[in-house]
Order: sequence, then C-alpha cells, then structure tokens
Amino acid sequence: MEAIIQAAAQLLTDIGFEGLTTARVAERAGVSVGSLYQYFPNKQGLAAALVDHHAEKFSAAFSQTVEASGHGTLAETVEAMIEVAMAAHPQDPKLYRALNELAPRYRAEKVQEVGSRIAAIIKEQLARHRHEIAPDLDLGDAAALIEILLENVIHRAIERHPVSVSGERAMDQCRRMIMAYLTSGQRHAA
Amino acid sequence: MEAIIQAAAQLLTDIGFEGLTTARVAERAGVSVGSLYQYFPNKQGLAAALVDHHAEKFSAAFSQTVEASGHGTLAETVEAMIEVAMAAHPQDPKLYRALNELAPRYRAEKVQEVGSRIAAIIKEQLARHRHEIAPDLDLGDAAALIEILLENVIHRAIERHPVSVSGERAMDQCRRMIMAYLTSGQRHAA
Amino acid sequence: MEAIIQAAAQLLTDIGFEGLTTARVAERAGVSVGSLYQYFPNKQGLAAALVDHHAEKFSAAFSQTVEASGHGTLAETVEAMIEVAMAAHPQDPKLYRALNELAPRYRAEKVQEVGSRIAAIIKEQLARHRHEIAPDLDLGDAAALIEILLENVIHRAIERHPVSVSGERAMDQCRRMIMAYLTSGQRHAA
Amino acid sequence: MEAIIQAAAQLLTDIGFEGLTTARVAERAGVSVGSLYQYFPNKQGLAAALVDHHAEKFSAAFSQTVEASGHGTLAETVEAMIEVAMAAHPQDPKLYRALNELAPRYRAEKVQEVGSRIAAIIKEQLARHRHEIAPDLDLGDAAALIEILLENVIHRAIERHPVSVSGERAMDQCRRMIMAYLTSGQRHAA
DNA sequence: GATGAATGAGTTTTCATTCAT
DNA sequence: TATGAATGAAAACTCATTCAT
Repeated sequence: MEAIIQAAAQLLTDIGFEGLTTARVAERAGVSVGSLYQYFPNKQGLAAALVDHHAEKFSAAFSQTVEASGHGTLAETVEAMIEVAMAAHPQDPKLYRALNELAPRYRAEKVQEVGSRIAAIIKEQLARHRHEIAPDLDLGDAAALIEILLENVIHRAIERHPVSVSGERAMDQCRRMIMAYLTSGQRHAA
Repeated sequence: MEAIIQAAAQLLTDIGFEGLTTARVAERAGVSVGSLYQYFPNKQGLAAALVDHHAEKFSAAFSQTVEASGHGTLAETVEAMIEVAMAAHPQDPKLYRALNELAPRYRAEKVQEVGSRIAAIIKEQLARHRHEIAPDLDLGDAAALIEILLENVIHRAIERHPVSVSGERAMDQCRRMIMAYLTSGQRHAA
Repeated sequence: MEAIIQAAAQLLTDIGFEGLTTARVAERAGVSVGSLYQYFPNKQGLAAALVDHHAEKFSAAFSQTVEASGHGTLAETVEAMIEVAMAAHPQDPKLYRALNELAPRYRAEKVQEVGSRIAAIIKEQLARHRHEIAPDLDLGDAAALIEILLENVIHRAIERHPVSVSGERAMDQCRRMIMAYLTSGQRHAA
Repeated sequence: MEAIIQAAAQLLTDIGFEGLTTARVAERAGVSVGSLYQYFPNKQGLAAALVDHHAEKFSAAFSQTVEASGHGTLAETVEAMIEVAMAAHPQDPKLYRALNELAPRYRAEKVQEVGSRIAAIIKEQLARHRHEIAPDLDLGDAAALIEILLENVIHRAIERHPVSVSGERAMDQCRRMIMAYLTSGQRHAA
C-alpha cells in the first residue's frame, strides 16, 4: 500500500524513528494493523520499503536531471550535478535525519546500490569531457570521490553542522574543489 | 565505571546497537543493573558516555599526531593528516558502524564539537602554509571541506562501500583532490 | 473490561494494595497485561476506575434508598439514612480498607464529589422536615456534619476499631446524636 | 536516631509518601543508609516509628491541655476539647495527609490505641460533669462518638473538603451537636 | 559504629505480531 | 481481504537491603 509508506514518512517527519510503531503507521494510513501486515512482512520490511522509496526517488531525480542537462562544458556539468544533488535531497531535516538513521540499519545494500548508480552517472558525465580532465586521472576513482564529497557536503548543510560552508559558498567551494581536482595535473603527488 | 563502557563497546561490536540492553551490558561488565544505574543516569547517558569516550579518543589521537608531525611541506602535512585520520578511527567495522548509529542520536552536539575541533586543527596547519595556498581561498572553508572529505572517504573505506577507492589509491586520490583544491587559482569558477 | 476491575477488587481483598501489580491483576482477570493496558492508560487509571466503580455503587445505593423511603417523620428519615449508609458500604473490611487507601491517593476529587452528593441528599431530606428542626440551624452545615458522622461511625464499625459503639448501639447513639442536634435550640451556645 | 525521623517527616511533607526512599531519608538526615538500618529494622520500622512519634505527640498534647484546663462547666470543657484537638493536629495538610496514608498501613494498632486514649480522656471529662449529662447516656458510647466527630470534622477541615463547615462555624456546629447530644433526653428515640 | 557501593528481584509499560471474526 | 483485540516477551528503571571495608 502506497498510503502506508506515505504515512510512515509523515510520522518519521513528525515524531522521528523512536516513536514509529506499526500501530501508529496503520492509524495514520487509515488502515488496520492487520492490513499493514498484509503488505509488509514485518516492521523491517516496511522500513526497507520506505528507504527504497526515497532512495529510488533521489536516484531517479538525480539521473534524469543530470542526463537531461548534459550538454554544456565540464564546468557546467559539474555545476548541474551539484545543483541537482542539493535539490533532490529531502529538504525537511527531520525526514532526512530519520531516513539516514533507517537506511544503514535496514537497507545497507540499497544505500550502496544507489551510491554506485550515482557514481556511474557521474563517471559517464566525466567521460563526456575526458579531454578536459587530467589524463592520468582514473574516472572511476574521480566519480567515487565526487559522489562522496557531494553527498556529505549536502549532509552537513542539511544538518546545519557548524563545520560546513553554508549555502551558496558551500556550493562554490565544492565546485572549486571538484574542478581543481579534475583539471590539475600530477604535479602535486607526494 | 570504566568496565561498563568497555562492556558496552564489546556488545556493540558483537551484537550491534539493536540488542544493547542495560541488563546485557551490566552482565557483560560483571556488575548488576543497579550498579550500571549508579554510574549512568539512564541508557542514553551510557550511550552518550560511550560516544564521548570514542570521540575524545579520536580527537586526541588526531590532534596529537598532526601537531607532532607538523614540520614538513604542505604536501607532507596533508599526507600526515590523511594518515592519522585513517589510523585513528576504530578499525573494527562493526564497532565503527554501531558508534555511527549512536552518535547522531545521543550525542549530536559532541559529534559537531569534535568535527569543529578537527576542522580547527586542519585550519591551523593550512595557516602554516598560507603562502603555498591559493590566496583567494578562505582557510575556514577549506578546512571544513577537507574535514568532510577525510571523514567520509574513511567512512566508505571502513564500510567497504563499493563506491570507494580502496586503501592506498583512496588516499592517493584524496591527497590529490585536496592539493589541487588548495593550490589551484580561481580560474575554474563558473 | 469489567473483568479486570473485578479482578482488581478481588486482589485488593485478598492481598491488599501493596501487592497489587498490573501483572497480577491481568492474570487474575484471565487476560494478558497488554489487554489491561488496552483498557486502562496505566496503573493509576485502573486504580481510579476501581475507586470510581465503588464510589458510584455506594452513591447510587444511598440516593436510591433514601429517596425511595422518604415519607415518614424526621426520626424515621434519619433512621433510614443511617441504615442505608451502613448497608451500602462494602462489607468486607479488607476491601473497604484497601479502597480507603486507594481513594484519596488516586481519586481525591471523586471522594469529595461523592461526599458532596451524599450531603446534598441529606440536606434535601432535612429540608422536607424544616419545621421539626431548630430554625436557627443551617441545613447545609447540618447535612455536612451528619455526613461526616455517618461515614466515620460506619468506618469505625467496619474497621472494628475499639473506640466505637458496635452494631445496634452504635446506630442508636448515632441517631440520638443527630436528633438531638437537629431539634435542640440555641441554648447550648457558649 | 531522632534526626532520621525528622528527615522522614520533612520528606513526607515535601514529596509525599510515594517518593519516600530509605536512601533519600538517610541523605536528608545526613547519615548513610547503613546507619538508618542500624536504628530501624527496615522501612516499615521507620514508618512505624514516624507514625508513633506523631501519634504520641498528638496524644500528649491533647491529654495535657484537656486535663490542665478541666475546671469549668461542661460547655467550657467541650469547648476546650474542640480547641485542643484542632490545635494539636499537624497543621501542614501535606504532612497530615501523608501520615494518614502511613498510619493505617503500618501502625493500625497504634492508631486504635491513641484513639482509645483520647476517648478515655474525653470520658473522664464527661464523668466530671455527669450531673449535667442525660442520665441514660452511656459515657463510653458518648466519648466514642465525640472522638469520632472531633477527629473527622478536623480531618475535613485540614483536607479542605468541600463538604465541611469551615473554621469557626465548623467548631460552632460541632459544639452544638455535642452539647445537644449530651444534654438531650431520650425523647428522640424512634 | 558508620559507610555507601553493590545487589537483583520486581515493577510498569511498550509494541511487533497473530488470528478469530 | 480487512479488522483490531489479544498477546506476552522484553525493556528500562527503582529501591529496600546487605556487607566488606
């Protein structure tokens, strides 16, 4: 039931993972607990479905937008990736936080899978600009690093962590770091 | 009681946070539940103490080693920071994961505080090499970004996430990214 | 659940309030603890329901009988009130005692409310015989005093307190006191 | 230890019987729990001592004052008894309430004993005025009834029960009832 | 004697899950 | 298929009491 997942997400936003009980989810969804168990094998299953739902949502948004906007220069592509990554995350910090609590616990593989997907998309984009990128740079490594950076700069921003460069500046710095990394030669190796 | 924290860490490693009950911690520590509650106000308090313990351990290791090794070039300093960050994390993935589950839930402020501390240390080191760094780069922003990158590249490595550049290569890339970022000029701005 | 209240009353009679645990009540009622908590918010709620149950029972018995038998002389009416007050109390001293322990703790308002109700009924009866009562006597004051006297003479009788006039004599004296009070003039004022 | 009983009484006043733990009593008394158990066999013993302490205090105050002031008329004697009964009760409603919770639970016999003592004193006083009292009245019965009335009118007043005649009026009515009872002949018998 | 850390049985309460209707 | 009352294992936490120092 779609409604059940919606209800779970709402409750996650409203009261967090602590108070998320099957009874409350069912009530909010307007069905009985019994019905909930008709659609999900157990609470873990519900949590997994919820994580999957949002992971897919993010993944789809990211891939669509990045692929759609993929015609400009390398700089423009990087810019686009940063923007869509920001936009595609749940903007409500409470929901974001709760999902981050759920995800590694109930759906570690999914998290990895989506991470891989995002990295693959980034790699594809980088490949389209191979000539602008330092030739000795492995695109897989680069994509991985960029994915990590993107995800976690955004994480900090959403959590309003004091150690973060906020808003616009954060994105500027992020872009700068990525561009410098992609275009610099080997000269800095130890 | 030191023994209780040790027991809690052990259980965290062995069975994860799910099964962490006050009774089990007390049993493992060889004391009674009552004694546990004599030293910690409640379960949260125990979790917080556990998080603090490891956070302090990491923070101390990082600051000591970085400050001790602070005499070389910028590249050497960055190298040192990467190495110590890697070395100072709990190497057991299970314990690492469990602490990462506990930390934001029971000790969000501590997490932020330690993050700030690490960033401050990084900034100090960067300041010592101001002349080697692009003059238009804000050192605070740079330190924040480096801290995020370091923490999460290591996170991925410990979690054996497929989207990560493992071991040596990861560190190479990380260093490359940081060095490129620090030494490149503005030319890449959009 | 009616059965749960019955079980609680039984346990109160058998083992007193000290050993009254939710688990035991549930067991005695033949249901699970979970069911108990489906019907009562917590232990206090159960205690309150129990007190209310008996308070209402007493209140109803008193008001019905007194109002039904309200046709005789003042002396007969007083007689009736004494008799019904005696008859309507829980006759098992253990239950009576336990309820008296519970009532002020968990349902002070209810106790007062029922007291007020009884007093109001008494006042009504007195009003019906206004001409037989000393004209300078405030009927509200008189009803209050009579209610206190009735309740506590019965209390002593049930508790088998040595300072009490037992059984028939107690009632005789009680009636005598009430009648003397109601019909005497002011002459005794200090 | 006198200090322990004082501490228990204070805690009873401050936080009620619910939160009265041996540890808190010991702390408030400035001794260790161990010492508490040196002077009292267990918690019940402490409670019993506390009840006894206050019961004796009341009993002594009542008997002394009544016996001291026993020279006037019957009306004056009754007046004196009412006054001293009021004055000798713990005036803090919280302490009064808490003691009333403790007394029947831990010291039923003491309660009865003190009741008997008070009744005996009253009877003695009545005997001194035998000629003013209806000759067919049993002085034991009369003392018992008066004791009940006194105790519970005061009880209501302290509890601020709505069914009570407050302050001065309460005492006036009480006196009137007692005097009417003592001096009226049999004529009111049913 | 005095101390107070240690004990652990016992309480209340929650909540995922089942199953008769 | 949907319901939701019933279940009961499990958890957190308390506190009277002991006893080694």
